[in-house]
Amino acid sequence: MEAYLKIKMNENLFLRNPEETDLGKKIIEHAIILIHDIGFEAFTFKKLAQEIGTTEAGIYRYFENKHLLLTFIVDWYWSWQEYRIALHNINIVDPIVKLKKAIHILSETVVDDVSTPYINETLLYNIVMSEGAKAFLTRHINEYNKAKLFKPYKDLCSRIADMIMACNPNYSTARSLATSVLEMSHSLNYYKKNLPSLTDFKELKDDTLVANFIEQLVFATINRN
Amino acid sequence: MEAYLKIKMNENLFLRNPEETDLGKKIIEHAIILIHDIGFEAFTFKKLAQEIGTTEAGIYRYFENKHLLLTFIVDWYWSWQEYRIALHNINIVDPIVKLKKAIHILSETVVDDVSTPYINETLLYNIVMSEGAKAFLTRHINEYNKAKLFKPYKDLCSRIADMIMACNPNYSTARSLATSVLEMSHSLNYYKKNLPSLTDFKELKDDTLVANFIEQLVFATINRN
DNA sequence: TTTATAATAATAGTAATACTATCATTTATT
DNA sequence: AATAAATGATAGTATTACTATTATTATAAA
Repeated sequence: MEAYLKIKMNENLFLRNPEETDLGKKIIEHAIILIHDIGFEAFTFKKLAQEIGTTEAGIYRYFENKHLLLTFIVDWYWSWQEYRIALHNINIVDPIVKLKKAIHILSETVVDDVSTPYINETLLYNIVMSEGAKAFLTRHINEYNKAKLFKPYKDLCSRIADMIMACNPNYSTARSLATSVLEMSHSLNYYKKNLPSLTDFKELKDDTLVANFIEQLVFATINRN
Repeated sequence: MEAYLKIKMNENLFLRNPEETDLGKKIIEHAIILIHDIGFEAFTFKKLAQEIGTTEAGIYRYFENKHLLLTFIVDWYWSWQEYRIALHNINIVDPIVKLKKAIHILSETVVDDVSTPYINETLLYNIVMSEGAKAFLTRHINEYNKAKLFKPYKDLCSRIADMIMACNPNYSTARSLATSVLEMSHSLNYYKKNLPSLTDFKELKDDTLVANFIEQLVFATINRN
């Protein structure tokens, strides 16, 4: 059996849905590779067009600008993480086990998901770690928020908050804690890699260090109340 | 008595020290105002030059590019926060009170510091909240790190980590927790303002909500071990 | 007080970026 | 076979992120 994962994306992200044409899929695939390789600032539609043998104007037919393309792939990433968490929690009853699993999924390096042919999740994970915040830190935040462009992140935050509440219904700031988990899971990995003195983690290859730190922090916090 | 605060800045940040000339001070003063008004992406040296009645080339004599100017003011901000924390902790002995005070200083809205004539701390606080991460999320992170451009942030992180250790010498991941405190203090305030559903804080004006959340999280975490 | 020197102003120029517009051609659909 | 939709090719524009040059003014040393 071969099964493919298709995530429905918000229509406000694009002018033409990239997941419905060959060119569109190529745009997503190579945008991820190129942003990963040269960084979001240096990334331009012209360079991307050259990579995939089309023209700048061709890409502009799909995306209004490069920031919305970044938002598209970041949104995709958060939706995919929510899906993964749901998948891994099937048949698990204990809310503590569920929450721990979610924390580990969010904080540990991902491997490529074969059910998504034109998306390399390992590269995408690295992009979100080092550029993901830029999707939120925009002057257009209100406009984007009205257009529901942050829904995947908010949905994931809600899901984590629900898990927290399931562990302790009396804990009153579950959303803030959920948001903190999401932020820490990437920023601590980014610092571990780039500015390790901001963390306590010397074993670069040990993937569980950040996850264990967050796990311990979360359970200490919610069991206090 | 009139006393002025002067923070010594890393020489790798600039070509000519802006704090030593009138034009330089104007550059800093109006860069903060302009970045606050239009955002870092829309901010250009040309616009800044127009604001202060000089030319683009004039500003390039002080700063190599706008990213280094941002790094300058962000570095200044973190140095200033470290100074404030030190100041407010004078004569306090209890490490718990010290740490709590630091958390509140970091998480609550700042008021303008009159001992720094050409820097508006309130605007600067807002810039660091909404653009500060961009100083760290750069392709040049290794190069910048070697040039010690992240020293103010790292120093502050160390100081908070020391405070955590003073509260509980057995807690093993004080640096990661300190970094998390710094990140949360801004990101939660940013979300509280812009995407409040990612937090639990509805009272926009209540400044202690984020601080109390972090305080509770930190002490629960370090008292667990 | 002249002289050197350092800082600034004025102007010009360039390659790259972030788009928009037009029209011809290919591919898919009815 | 006709029609529409998607793509390719090309051109053009305003702005950005710089660099370079030369003239002018302010400051400080001789």
